[in-house]
Amino acid sequence: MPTPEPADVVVPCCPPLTAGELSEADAERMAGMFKALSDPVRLRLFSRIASHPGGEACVCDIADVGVSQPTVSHHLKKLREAGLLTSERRGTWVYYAVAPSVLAALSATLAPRVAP
Amino acid sequence: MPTPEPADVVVPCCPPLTAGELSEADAERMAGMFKALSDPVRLRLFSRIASHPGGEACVCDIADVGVSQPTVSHHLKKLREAGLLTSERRGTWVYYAVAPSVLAALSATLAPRVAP
DNA sequence: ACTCGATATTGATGAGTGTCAACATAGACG
DNA sequence: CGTCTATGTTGACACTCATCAATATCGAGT
Repeated sequence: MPTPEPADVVVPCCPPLTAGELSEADAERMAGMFKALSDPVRLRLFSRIASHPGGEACVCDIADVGVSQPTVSHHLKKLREAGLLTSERRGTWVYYAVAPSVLAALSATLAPRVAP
Repeated sequence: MPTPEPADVVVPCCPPLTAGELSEADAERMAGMFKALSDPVRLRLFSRIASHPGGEACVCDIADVGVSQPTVSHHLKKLREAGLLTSERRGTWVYYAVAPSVLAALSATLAPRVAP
């Protein structure tokens, strides 16, 4: 039976870009993640969450990025759908957190070759 | 006087996403790079170049990705304009190469926090 | 139950983007 | 010089996306 590892597993998303030809499926998956990070507002929201203690923050703490409230909600949804954030409602407020291991996976994907 | 380091310097592009609030300018710059990587065709072109010996490849060697030749040219231009690739004409053929240190910079930007 | 504050959803709109066919440019080679 | 091959550019079109106003939902208090 497969071991149900809960949270700290690097997603088998994508091989390093320098490792060889990317399959069409991998390219599609990676492009989705990069697309989620390809907007300045989303990057600022993400960095605010990632730099908060515990890698989590209430929407009310990060929402002042210069766009309207629906737009903030829209961007957070995109980041969540891309697998970069998770959200949890606690009473009145909703907390977004950086999805575990996603940063490591993306970072590894972009890691340069060690030996040419 | 500033030391003119030629090739192996990490571009002062952007701080790690987990380091703190991203400035608007940094967010804009990073978003541009991620946007360049947010297309499956561009990712496949980039990975083909990055995985070639020397991190460089002739267009003729990577052009068969399922889209027309003008589209390939268009995507390579985008990658070049984003600072991810460099191009050089050698006789009949044009060679694209991974821009030095860009991969390291982006990878470092996505690096997870070491100590929460 | 009613209200209020926080967040999400809907619908509309303008800007941006991926794609291709047609054409242009640039070396190489006869 | 003319032709052939490799690559870039232009213009057009369909499609996606970021944004906002308006509205909905959801908890908490009163």
